[in-house]
Order: sequence, then C-alpha cells, then structure tokens
Amino acid sequence: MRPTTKDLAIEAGVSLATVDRVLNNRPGVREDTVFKVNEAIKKLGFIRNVVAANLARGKSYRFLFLLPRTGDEFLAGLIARIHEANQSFAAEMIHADVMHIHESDPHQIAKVLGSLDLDQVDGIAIMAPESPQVRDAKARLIEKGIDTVSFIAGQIASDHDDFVGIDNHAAGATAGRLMGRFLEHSAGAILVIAETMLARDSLERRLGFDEIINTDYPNLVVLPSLETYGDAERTTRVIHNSLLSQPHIAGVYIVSSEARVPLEVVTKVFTRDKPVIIAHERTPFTEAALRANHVDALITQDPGHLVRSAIRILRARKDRREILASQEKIRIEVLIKENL
Amino acid sequence: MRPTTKDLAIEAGVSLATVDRVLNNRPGVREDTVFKVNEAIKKLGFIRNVVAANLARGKSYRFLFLLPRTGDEFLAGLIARIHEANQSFAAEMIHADVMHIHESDPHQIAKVLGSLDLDQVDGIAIMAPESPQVRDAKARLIEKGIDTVSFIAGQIASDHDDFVGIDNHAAGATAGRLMGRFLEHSAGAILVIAETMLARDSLERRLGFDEIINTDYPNLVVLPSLETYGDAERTTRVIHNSLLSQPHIAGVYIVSSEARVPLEVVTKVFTRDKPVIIAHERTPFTEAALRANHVDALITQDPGHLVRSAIRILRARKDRREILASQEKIRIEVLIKENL
DNA sequence: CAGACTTTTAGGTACGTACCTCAAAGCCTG
DNA sequence: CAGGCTTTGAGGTACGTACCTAAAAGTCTG
Repeated sequence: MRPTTKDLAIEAGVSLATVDRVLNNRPGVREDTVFKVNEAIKKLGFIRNVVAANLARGKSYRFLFLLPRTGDEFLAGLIARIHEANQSFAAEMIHADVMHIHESDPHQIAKVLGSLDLDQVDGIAIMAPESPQVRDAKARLIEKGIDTVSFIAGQIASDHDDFVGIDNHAAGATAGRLMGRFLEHSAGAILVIAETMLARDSLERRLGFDEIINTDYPNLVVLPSLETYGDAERTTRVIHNSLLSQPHIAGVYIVSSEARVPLEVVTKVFTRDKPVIIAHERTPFTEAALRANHVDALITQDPGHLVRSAIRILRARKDRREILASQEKIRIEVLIKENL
Repeated sequence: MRPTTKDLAIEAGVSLATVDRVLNNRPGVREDTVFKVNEAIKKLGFIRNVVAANLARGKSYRFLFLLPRTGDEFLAGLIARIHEANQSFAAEMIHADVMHIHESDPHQIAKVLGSLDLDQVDGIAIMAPESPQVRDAKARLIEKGIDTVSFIAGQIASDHDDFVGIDNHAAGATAGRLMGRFLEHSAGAILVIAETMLARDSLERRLGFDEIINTDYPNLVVLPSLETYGDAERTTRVIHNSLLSQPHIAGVYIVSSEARVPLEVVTKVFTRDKPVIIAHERTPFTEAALRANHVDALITQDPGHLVRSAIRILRARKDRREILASQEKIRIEVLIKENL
C-alpha cells in the first residue's frame, strides 16, 4: 500500500496537522520540522493522492478555449474534440468551454482576456497570433493566478506560457521534402496557396518549405504565395493569373490549415497533368481528397491530441505538477492514402 | 455543481442506500424503483465520480505487460515508456509491471498466464504471437475477471480483448507507397529484410508492401524476404548472396521492428549508389540513421502512446467504462528527417 | 390476517486529504 | 518568571462514494 499522510506523521514524529502544514506550504512550522517531514517524504516515497486531495478541496477545473470566430473544417474539428474531451475528463472534474474571438483584432482579444470572471476560469488556451496587447493581457492574468497556453498559433512561449502545437517551420520543411522527393525527376514551378500570409504559422511553413526546395531541389521553383482570403472565386482568379506567366505547375502546396476552398479550386483547375498536391490538416474534405487521389500527402497535427494536451498542461500548472513532456509533444504527422 | 448521489436520492424519492444498490447492481430493488432511479440519473445528468468511488473502494490498479525476453532498442524503448507511465499514472493509483516471456513458446506463455496470482493483477497486456494455447489461457483469465489486451503483436481481437497497435498491413502499404513514389522514375529490385518471417506482423507488412508495389509500380520488383535472425554476419552473407543474382538494388525495406542490425549491415554494404531505405520504428539508432541520411523514411508507432493506451483500456475495462476510441487509435506515423 | 419474505430506510464508518479551531507546549524578551 | 509570541498537537468536519447493519415498511402466501 502506498504511504499516506498518517504514515508520514508517524515517520516524521509529528502530528497530522504539521504534515498538512508542510505539504500545503502553510506557515507556522519551524525549519527543522519542515526538514524532518521532507525527509520522511523521501524515505517513504510518499506521493500525494491528488485525487483525494481534489475531492477534499471540492476542486474542479474550468478551462477556456479562445478560438477564432471564423473558420472552416479544421476549426469545427477542434471544437468537436473539445466537446469530446469534456466527456472523458468529466470523471476528473474538468470542464472546458469555448469562446470565440476575432483572432485578427488584438485589442478585442485583450479586452476579452481582461473582462473574464477570474472565479469562473482556472486556465485559458488561446489560439491567436502573438501581439503586444495579448501578451500584456496574458501577463496580467498570470499575475492573478490564471494560467495560459498558446494554442496552435502564437508560439512564443514564456516561462508561464507553454505552446501547444507543432513547429510550423518543420512542418513546412516536411512538406518541402515530400514535394521534392515526389518530383525528383521533374522540373517546374510550385504554387503556394495560403488564406493569408499575415498569419505567422503560414509564414513559417512557407519558410521551412522554401528552405528545403531551394537547397536540395534546384529543378523546382517556388512561386510567390497566392492569398485566397477564403474566397473560391478570388482563388480561381489568382491561380489563373499565375498560370499565364508560369504554364507548367509541377506542384501545389496549400499552406493554410483550412484547405477546403483552395483544394476545391485546385482540383477543378488542374484536371489533367495533375501536379503533386500537398496540404495541411486532416478534415472530412482533405481526407476524402486523399482517398480520391486529389491530394498526394497531408501534413497534419492531431486535434484531439492538441485539445487534451492543452487541458493536461493547464491542469498540471494549476496543481503545480510537472508534465510528462514526451506525452505533450505534438507530432507533425504525414498522411498518405495508405496510413489514413 | 455536478449532481451527487444525494441529489439522485432526493430526485428519485428514495434513500441513498437504494441509489447505491441501483448504481452498483446490487440485488434487492424492485424493478420500478430501479426505473425511477435511472430516470433521475437521466434527468439530472448524473455522472458517477469515479475518483471518489475508487477512493471509497480503496481500489488500485495493477497491470502487467508481458513482453518478449529478447529484443533490442524497440523493446528497451517500450520498457522505458512503461516506467515513465508509472510515474504519471501513480496519482490515479495505477501501477504497471513488466514480465518477460519467450514469445515464440506458446506453451510457456500459457503456463505463465495460468500461474499468475489473480489477486495481484487487474489486467494484462500481452505482446506475443497469436496461438491456440495463448488464446485459451486468455479465455480462462477473462472468465476469472482479468482483462487482457493484445499488445502490438497478435492482433486478433475478440469481444474481451482489444488490440493495441497498428494495422501492419497498412503500415507495409505505407512503406510501399513511399518506396514507390521515391523511385518513381527508376527501375530495379527491392530487398526486403526481416528478422524472421514467422512473425505475423512482418508477414502482414510484407503483404501490404507488395500489394502497393505490384499494383502501382511495375518498374520495381520486390525480392523474396531475407531473414537475419538478429545476426549481423548472417545478414551480410544473405545480402551479398542476393546481390549476386540481382545486381541493381533500388530500394531496401527493413520489415522488422528491431532495425538496428539490418540497418547497420545495409549501410555498410551499399556505400555508393545508395538505394532508398525504409525501416520501421523510431529508436536512437534509426533516428540517428535518419538524421545521417542513411535512411529515407521510418514508419513508426509511438511507444509511449502504445503503453498509455493499453493502460487506459485496461482500466476502462476494469471500471466497465467506455473508452474514447479516437484517443486509443494508434497512428501509423511517417518520419522523415524534417519531422523527427 | 399472521407469518414469511422482500424491499427500503436510516444511520453509521471508511477511503486520503484539506482545512478549521482550540488548546497545549515551547521559546524568547525584558 | 510573567507575558507574549511562535510552533505543534488533537480533534473535528467535509468532499462523493462504497459498503455495512438493524430496523421499518411493504408485499405475498396460505
């Protein structure tokens, strides 16, 4: 049986109350008594029963996910995973809510962060680009004891702010390597399509992609990024414009996490002489496209893992516990038709 | 606040004791009373606080991993992850032990399974090929209330026996597709190297691999599998033999989970005109080989995930709880240098 | 409708920890 | 060594559930 606080008290030769004071950093214990108790903890290998402690505290965890207001399938998938996570974490008294923000308006985000009822929230996962306003608002929250994690976007991590997501530079490089290898004996241009290049993650992916192609695949030329703003018509137009000056497109790299619109257009535009197409994230649409051979590979991150990882990290912070780093590392996955 | 058993009792108009009997399927409750309580559960959305229940029961979980006695880096990684998992699951009163078996001796495995102290174990994860003896031994354990999962190998799942691991046919197909695409404009033979083709997982990987190559890449010929029996000298010899009749090797597929020995030999044998090499599993050695460009891609499964998943499934079975299927699906990962 | 049986109630204790109060013991200072 | 301070002890209650007992209430059978 695992040692309990009672065993600790006996071992250290003190009362339960003193053990309790030491364990919970309560004042009024002489230094040498603290030492004795800590020795006993080591000797017995005492591990606090977090579960019983939380029960006694009547503690529950309420976390908040701040997600963009606009989005498509990837966002919908994230939200679905949050609801799913609520079910499996319910047994541990953890609940997560979703609140939507205008991700491109730092002032509004800062305002939302500032106006949260601090008694209602134990931790926040924020999916928004890094900005001074948001950073300041986060710092104020941390001062008040609310932990935050940067979720998927805005990956500048500080001591008090973990980043939950992939290394987008590496993700772009992965796409680049696959593109290069799939086109080893061809020559031509590569179309890069993004919703907007203002997003930091798209930028980093593009940088990683270019690095690989430019270094190792001189047979390929990466064209300037086309921006779609989520609009199918505009996407069609910019692609056709691009084709005027660059008739042979060997590959298409869709940088954005929301790939549906660009992918639909690309599938329509290139009916024969199909280029190699690589996109990001697994959604019902990209998955179907992969099965139908419209896409050659997907670079993805597991949304369920992202959500659970954010929750586990926020809870560990609240409990002042260490996390199991290997479990929280979000993998850059490569999906082809065969390992869907 | 979440409703408790007390709230349930009030809502159903019965006493706590009756609620308790219904919740724990104890006898002595009239059918219509059971119905009333169940209605109250639905109405209030009652979720049993598993944590408090386990505390009251004084329950803890002891699981056992039966792993092969012989192995190399992949096995070592698994064991390390089990120890790691013990730390993070300690708070939930879960402990996992490792016991080694001769995986190729079904009688010995069955004997071990039969001689376990059933009061000391709540569930078992077995990494061993499927065999009638083992299947029978498992069935007897299940009768006695000990849950089992098939771990990585032996993937015939029954109602009472989940499989934790990847679809090896799909994993082989994934390797095949990558091999094919990496060699799109080349022609030549592909060497397939396995520790032994007696292992079901190696067989299935090979089948999946062949299916893709034979269907979609007529430029490539897959050679008969070479068996290494984990011996470097023998491996060198069989590869050289193979080269006599088949001088141009375009690709090498190392099927086994333990890739170190074959990979070392292959790296030495093919110093120039290096073929495309694909292997399985991430270990210190294969990871270094990938970084050093000795390997082109790795098809892997996350050992940490495997271990934690097995533990979560065994615990859920013990608690008669549903699992979150999406979390327990083990992914076939594709690793290249860029997404390590 | 009495007796036997089943179902239900009421109350308790326990799990391991948190947190509270009150009293006792120890220590220092003047 | 009295008065004030700090430290420690002893005891309690609580969290939500499990499991136990004794007795009350309800139902059935002959």
